[in-house]
Amino acid sequence: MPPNLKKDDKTEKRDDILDASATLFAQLGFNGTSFGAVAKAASVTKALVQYHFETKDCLWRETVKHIWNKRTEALPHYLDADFMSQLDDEAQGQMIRHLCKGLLRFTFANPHWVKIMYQEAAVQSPRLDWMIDEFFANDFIQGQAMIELAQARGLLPAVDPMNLLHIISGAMLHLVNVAPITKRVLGADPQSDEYIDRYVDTLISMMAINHA
Amino acid sequence: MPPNLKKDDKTEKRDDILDASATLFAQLGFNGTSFGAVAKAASVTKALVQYHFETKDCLWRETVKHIWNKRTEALPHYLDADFMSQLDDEAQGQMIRHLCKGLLRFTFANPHWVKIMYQEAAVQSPRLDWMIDEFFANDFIQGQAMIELAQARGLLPAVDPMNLLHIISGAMLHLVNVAPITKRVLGADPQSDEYIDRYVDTLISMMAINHA
DNA sequence: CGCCCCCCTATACGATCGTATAGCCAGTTC
DNA sequence: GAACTGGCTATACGATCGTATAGGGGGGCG
Repeated sequence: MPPNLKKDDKTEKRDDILDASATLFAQLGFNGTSFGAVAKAASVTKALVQYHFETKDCLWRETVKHIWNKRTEALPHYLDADFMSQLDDEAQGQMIRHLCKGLLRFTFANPHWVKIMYQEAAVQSPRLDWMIDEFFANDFIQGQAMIELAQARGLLPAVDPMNLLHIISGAMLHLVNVAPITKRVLGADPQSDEYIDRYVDTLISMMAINHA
Repeated sequence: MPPNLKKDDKTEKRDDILDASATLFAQLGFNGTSFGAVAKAASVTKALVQYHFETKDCLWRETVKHIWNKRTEALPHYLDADFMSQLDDEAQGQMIRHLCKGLLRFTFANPHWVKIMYQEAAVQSPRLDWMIDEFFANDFIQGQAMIELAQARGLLPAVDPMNLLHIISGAMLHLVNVAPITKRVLGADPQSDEYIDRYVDTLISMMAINHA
């Protein structure tokens, strides 16, 4: 074994396992993912997976944490800095458009958290309870605050903020979730920039915004 | 054994199995559902399940067919007959509202097909291909036709029909899918009539419709 | 040098998975 | 009444599941 790696390799292999399990959990769900499959996908031993994560539930929780960490560190990269810089002139009207497109591109690039959310939300379970306390409760608060901020600036229609949050996020996430179906039925790839642009343009133009 | 049942019992037990497997497949997914669990849920022997459905894939396909049959037979019940009866006066403006609320109530009452759709859409697989050819391709066509019909009557904004279909259905299905989360975070039950009414009212009022 | 700690491996346990086969029994047919 | 059919059961196979345990081997510290 090469001696130039000692402390780095520890977390390195652990992260390899988490990357592999993230993909498997997102695609196949909790029950469809096994220690053996994760080990094979990460090119490590099955026993090593269980060494780092004693239980399957433990592996699942750490995987979800890992996914959410990557989400919070990757999200700002898709929402460029002009989010707050150009809040004076008519470019303000384009802010929501840019925001939606960035969110959509981000979700297409990082769909793991959405897949897992929809899978675990199907039935009430201790895993769902854990995700709610750990992530979703906060997401609701921040999402509603963002909606209300946009409404105060006249960028979104003045309707119930929580309902509007669900409508918009539902419209966005649905496009990502049924993308494989859409691609096969329509022949067009919803993940492409052109499709995203048209989709968001449709969403913006159908909303009644008081252009004050 | 009671002699008054001979031919009825055949399909009766088969349907019991399909009802049970529908719930399990919707909640736990393909990998999370087993012959044994289905048998226990249907109060029959595991061997009987395999007798009626030779393979697990066969059981899954028949279950999805069963779910879709119940969908097509239950859907008109939620969309009352005034769908076409009152298409002249101002009640026309309420048509989309009634339609959305009926669809939402129906989806909350029959969420199995949505859960399965979202689970199988996560990754490309022969099961997803089968569902697309069997159901989704048709759903896309009918959905788009319905949108275009409503647009022609000025009931929906004149934007891209397929995008609008995804936006509206996404907003509706998302409410159903994250209902367990919403219920726990907000304390309100999205399945209740009051919540549905407010949600649809928000959706309608935020859309820019040319009131000709 | 010797000890311990930590990453990692080898191997095995009981349970459950999907699948396969042989057979029981009521009812129909000839 | 003998032969047959179809709904259903009992039982078993190999594979894989999640989990558990004992040990190897190299670096850090005394």
